[in-house]
Amino acid sequence: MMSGFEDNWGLQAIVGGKSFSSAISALPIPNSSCYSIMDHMSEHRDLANNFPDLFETMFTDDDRLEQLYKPFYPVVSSDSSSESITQQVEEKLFVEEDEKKSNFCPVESATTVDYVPKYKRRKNQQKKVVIQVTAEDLSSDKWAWRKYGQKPIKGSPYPRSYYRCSSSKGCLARKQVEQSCKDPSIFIVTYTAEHSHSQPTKKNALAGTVRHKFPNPKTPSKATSSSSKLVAKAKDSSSSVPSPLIPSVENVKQEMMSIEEDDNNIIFSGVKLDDEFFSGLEDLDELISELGMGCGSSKLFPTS
DNA sequence: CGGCTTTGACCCGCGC
DNA sequence: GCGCGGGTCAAAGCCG
Ligand SMILES: [Zn+2]
Repeated sequence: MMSGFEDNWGLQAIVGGKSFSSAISALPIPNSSCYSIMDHMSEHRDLANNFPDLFETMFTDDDRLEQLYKPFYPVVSSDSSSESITQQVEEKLFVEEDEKKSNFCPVESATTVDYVPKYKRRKNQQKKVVIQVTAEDLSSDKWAWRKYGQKPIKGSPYPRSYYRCSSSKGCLARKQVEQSCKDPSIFIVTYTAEHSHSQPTKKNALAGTVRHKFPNPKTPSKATSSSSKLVAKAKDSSSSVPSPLIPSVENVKQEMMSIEEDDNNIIFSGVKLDDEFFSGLEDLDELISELGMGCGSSKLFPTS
């Protein structure tokens, strides 16, 4: 507790970023005992998925991504003298394959609920991709995320937001957004897992919007316009009062490039067979549902 | 009316 | 064993 800011995010991140850059630039990795090209490919693929506009030039459809390895700076305006914006990418292969719901047996409603362990092992965290971006880049994320939590972080005045992919339930992709305590203009984004589906063709317009209008039933002597609006809205929606919404954070949604990457699947050696299979099923199901050709006989995937 | 945000409670790993 | 800190759940509210 006395070590209030021992975490010193900034320092750590910068150090990590430097090491990362050097490692990338010095490819092949000198001490590539643990890391492999495939791993870095996956990392970059994730990043490319998250920020396609930034990576589309780098990643076309070529498999030999290793040639393109170079320190990349997403937002860094070229004129920025200091490399304040660096990226740190670290991943940890998560070897242990726990049984999630991959072993989907025919769900018998009569049977007991199959208790799936909600809280999985968090010590050996899965693959994580940590990057540092600015607000503009933060809005350039093409995926649709749904916030499911927010907690204050020890040692940082800013809370950390937890997002989850809103495309499908089966997608395990997650995202954490935290504001750098040192530089408030920098956001530390942590991506965990990866999407088990392709980029959503229809971006959710609601995702990403920040609305901070806590209901606050008791108005504490600060008669704000929001409260009046709240009351009006809650009580009588018919009397729609033009609400003076506060231009706090506008989500700049740029048009999607609609880059239909051929999705050269990254096949890990043997692992993730079930997961891949599952994702395939899910994708197929999604496709079917989208096409609206859900044949009655296709009860193959009882995905509710 | 559906989906998203908000927010407190809950859970779990880990250090002491 | 207990407390802390981080990650997640789920009810309630908000918004298009
Ligand atoms: Zn997803």
